[in-house]
Amino acid sequence: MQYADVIVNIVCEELDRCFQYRVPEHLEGELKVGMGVMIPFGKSDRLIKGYCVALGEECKFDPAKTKEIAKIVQNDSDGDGRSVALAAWIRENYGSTMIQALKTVLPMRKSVKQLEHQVLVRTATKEELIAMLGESQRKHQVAKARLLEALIEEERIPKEWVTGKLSVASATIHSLERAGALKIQSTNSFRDPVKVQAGEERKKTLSEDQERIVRQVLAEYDEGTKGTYLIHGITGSGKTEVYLRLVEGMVARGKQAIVLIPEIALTYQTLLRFYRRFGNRVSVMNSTLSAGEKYDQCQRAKAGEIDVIIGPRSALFTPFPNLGLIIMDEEHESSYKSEGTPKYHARETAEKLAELTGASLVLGSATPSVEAYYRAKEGKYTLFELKDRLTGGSLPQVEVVDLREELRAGNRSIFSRKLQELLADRLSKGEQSMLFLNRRGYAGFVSCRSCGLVIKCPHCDVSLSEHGGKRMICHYCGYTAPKPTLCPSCGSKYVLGFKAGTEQIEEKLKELFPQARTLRMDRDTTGTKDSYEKILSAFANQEADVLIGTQMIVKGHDFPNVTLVGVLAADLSLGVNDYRAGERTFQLLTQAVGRAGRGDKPGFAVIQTYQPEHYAVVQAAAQDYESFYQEEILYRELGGYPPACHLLAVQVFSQDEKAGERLAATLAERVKARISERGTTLLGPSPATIGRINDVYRRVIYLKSKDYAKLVALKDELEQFLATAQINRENVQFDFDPMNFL
DNA sequence: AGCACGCCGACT
DNA sequence: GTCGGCGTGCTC
Repeated sequence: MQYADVIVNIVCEELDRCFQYRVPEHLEGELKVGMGVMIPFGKSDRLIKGYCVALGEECKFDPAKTKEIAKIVQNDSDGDGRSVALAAWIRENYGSTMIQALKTVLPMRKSVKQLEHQVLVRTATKEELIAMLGESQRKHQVAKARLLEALIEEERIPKEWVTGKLSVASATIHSLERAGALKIQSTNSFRDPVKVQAGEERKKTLSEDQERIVRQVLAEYDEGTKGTYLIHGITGSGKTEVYLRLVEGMVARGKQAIVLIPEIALTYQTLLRFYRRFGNRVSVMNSTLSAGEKYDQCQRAKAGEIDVIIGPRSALFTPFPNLGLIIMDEEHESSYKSEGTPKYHARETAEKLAELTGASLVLGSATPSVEAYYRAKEGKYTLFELKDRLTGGSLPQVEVVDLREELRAGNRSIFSRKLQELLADRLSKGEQSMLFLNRRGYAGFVSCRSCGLVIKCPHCDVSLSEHGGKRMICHYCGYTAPKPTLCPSCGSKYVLGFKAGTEQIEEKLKELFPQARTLRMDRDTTGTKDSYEKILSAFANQEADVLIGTQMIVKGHDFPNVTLVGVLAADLSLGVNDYRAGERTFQLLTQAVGRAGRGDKPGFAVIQTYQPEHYAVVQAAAQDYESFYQEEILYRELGGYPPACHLLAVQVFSQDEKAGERLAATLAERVKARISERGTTLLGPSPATIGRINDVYRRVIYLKSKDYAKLVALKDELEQFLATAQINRENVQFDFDPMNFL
């Protein structure tokens, strides 16, 4: 007897799990994982739709109570079939359960939050309600009366409050809805998050290069030879205009387009341009949108009310009926890789989706990821170059300063002499500067200056950071504690927090230039969502002379009056033990340098470093992507790193340190037996870089192979082992080609 | 979410 | 008694 795990297609949190059904004999062999099925559900056995998520011989439920699958749903009228197929692919290639994969792909599941956003709105007049209230009181309908009283008082009541505090059942609400007293309103009024600005976006004439890209992509689409394209275009080379034209072309062909962008806040201007061009046919998938609103966007897409969706990686799963084009802007951004489970990469998933739907895929970046460029070199992607800066302004002049040289010359300041000189010059001219510190992670840790004790989080293997002077906070688990006045180890009173990098720079800058007006932007100063925008717009309005910040300041906004960019310590992102360090540094430096000279005045950039000879620094200074790539790919090939080779990180989580160690060792043992084939190697198990977060111990095993399929096979092997050994899947996660060493 | 079941006050 | 609304809990 065969049994099937079925996930029920109902929008409700409590039903978001598997139900086991018997597979009737005539369907055995025909029913496959991922297929839609009709099943009798609940006491009334009403037929509802579900998806087969797993098949097996074992009955995990009371066999007497299990029901039989009614039939397989063949016709894909609601278009979910494609999403389920994509989920199956994600499950297979990134390692997760089918439920997790379906959850990421099907946006139908409204979360608990949705309930908060459901509001009961009065539809009858007060007089009518009072009449109904009298009627209810006469009939002793207490629940109805309670609700009516509330409704007379208040025009709009959150549904949660009614079902909770007033303890009114949903049946009662519905009966009043039928009686015409109220209506249930979800906050799905399709309100667009960005107001459409008056005035049309003026079409710009395309350069020859831009024109060629648009023509070729559309022509190949019409011929049916849809491919993947990579546009390597320097900042200001007009990639967005190309995207707009491509989308226009697709819309004219009756197709829809998905535009992926890394983070909505950073590309507000891009967003605006799409709004102006496509009006209400475009929609935004914002991270601030509630689950319910996201669901509504999907319904609009399914209904054909919109042609274009813009959003982060999850926008990929918008169920358009006729997808023709996927665009991925800033393709190299690490936010395209999912941090949750499954850890899918939007680029690869977009490729699969394009294949499933027959859409074209266009990637764009000023500093393409090594992976994408590699594929272009292999001929798998068509490469386009946009080398001219159309927005005016020239590329800034770059000078690399050797900090060792500075030290030898007796300059112990964090600002090199060149940078000091240029800062003074800009201040005197009233031009703006940006100082960029690419520090990673832990600034502001608290330590004892007397005995050297560093105060650590009791739940994680990281040090606590000073927060607001009096308290300490753990950035990983959120634990907070008051900052001790005496050292818990030696009793000394010299317990101090190390100043956050940017804060320190601001102080030193004030010492050097007391008259300079500064703005600081890092994790501490951007607590709330709009404080980020506030700081940027204050700087744009020239309310400050110098903006000091971390990664965040190098992306997005154009500041025409900025003529100087200083990178204070380029090495800080190089020293990290991570195969992507070089790539990340090159990208950051290129972006930082690109901030200078966006207006008519020429720009200047100073890169301070202890490793002026490092190729990432040299090539970023020269603004030479191709040369950087050549060196980087050589290093990746030698080291056996992606894209020349593939990596699979198997993470093991456990509350109990010893149990985690044992499980990791067992898994490694399991794999060892199977990696005799040449070209697959195993590293570890070893503790993860941060060995414990929130009292959960983490260990990691690395598997390395030139052949991605071999890693997938090993993952399958491990998944199977976990299933047969009855080990909770939540404790093991797979990460293919991880973005960071874990 | 939807549906049935059991509870409780009112009406024939 | 039984009718009907109300609240609770389960759904393979």
